[in-house]
Amino acid sequence: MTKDDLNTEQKILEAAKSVFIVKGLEGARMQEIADEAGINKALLHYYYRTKDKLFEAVFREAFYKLVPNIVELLKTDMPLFDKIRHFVKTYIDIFFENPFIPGFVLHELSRNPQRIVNLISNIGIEPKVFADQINEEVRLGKIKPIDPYQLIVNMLAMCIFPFAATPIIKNIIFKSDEKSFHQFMLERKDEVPEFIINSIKNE
Amino acid sequence: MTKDDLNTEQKILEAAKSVFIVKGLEGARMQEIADEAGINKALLHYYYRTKDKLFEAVFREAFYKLVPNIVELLKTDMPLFDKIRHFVKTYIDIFFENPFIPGFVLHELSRNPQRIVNLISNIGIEPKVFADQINEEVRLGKIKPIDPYQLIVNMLAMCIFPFAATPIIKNIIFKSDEKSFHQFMLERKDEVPEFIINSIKNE
DNA sequence: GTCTATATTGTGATAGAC
DNA sequence: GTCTATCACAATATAGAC
Repeated sequence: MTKDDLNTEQKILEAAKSVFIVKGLEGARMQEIADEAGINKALLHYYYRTKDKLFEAVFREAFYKLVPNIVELLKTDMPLFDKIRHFVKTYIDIFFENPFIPGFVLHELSRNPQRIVNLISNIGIEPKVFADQINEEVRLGKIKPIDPYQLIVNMLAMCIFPFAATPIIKNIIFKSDEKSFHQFMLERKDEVPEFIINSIKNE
Repeated sequence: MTKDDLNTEQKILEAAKSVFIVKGLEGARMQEIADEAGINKALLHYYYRTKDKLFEAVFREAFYKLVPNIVELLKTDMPLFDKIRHFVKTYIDIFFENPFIPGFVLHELSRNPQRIVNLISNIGIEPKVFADQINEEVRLGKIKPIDPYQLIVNMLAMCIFPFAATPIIKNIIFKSDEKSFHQFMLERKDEVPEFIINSIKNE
């Protein structure tokens, strides 16, 4: 299904995604979105009255990609180590498909933290179930003592950060060599879970 | 030394920092910077001809805070584990002082990756010395086998990410409770180094 | 060096024909 | 629904007096 098969409203949303996610709310231009969608500015306002409304639609989708869905995985009854491996791999795969999402969402959230509250009230993000599982494993002596939220944040950090910091890593470490950078990022799907598990497992 | 003791050029730069770092290049307004500096717009252009020039001055300082200096520490001959502890604590302390720096630099770099090249050509950032030290420790069997660059990126991720993602962490995990969030971030100065060392040390 | 006033351009949004 | 033309205002930048 190519872009021409979409109806106008969908075409606009797709164009808006591609522009907003790279340039941000304030960096994006309605003209550029119109060009990208192959229509004119007036039509943008016909479907989405204002720039802000169009942005909201884009942001919501991006945020859902970054945070929930994947969070569901943390509630299953999979064994802890398997869950960590699965979570990290799935998450990193999402960013391979959408490499600009992390930087986009982080930036727009820090520009307008209130948006988070609005988004989260609809959806129930609840890391407590996963935290409980970690605490239980600690209690049973299966893993080393650790604050579950420290572990969760570390996990998120190692998944998300490299995509938000892509230019700096690519340039400084890999001297702009696209191929070895890509290889490096691929390897993280295995390296990161092992790094985490090594840190918490008891001998 | 209060703000009034600074000369005009310094006052402008301080004002520009405080505005650009929170709002970004495209979100910042020259009027707001002028107000913050206690002068008018015309004077901004007298000292720094354009918004872009003023931004460059701010960005350079912020980037230097995020990346070098601290990198020097990685070249000393301190033992590896001490070095990791020292690096993480110092780095996190910098962000406690400048919590908006991570998000600002990451965003502006991804908006304009070329800037990195310009900045780095002046300064020599060389992670290889630290990578060599890690490789040597692996060879001696003192730590588990690991790609040094994976380790470095993990370390940076765990230091930088929580500051770039502050609103999301604060809201979702700590339900906007400022105090327990702050405590959590403080604890990372000890938790993160131990997390890393636990992962790589050989029994 | 510093100000007020103004020029100039960019950009979101609307009117109105088809 | 879609277009062209245009409005209205915001924002960077400059001119020129003091």
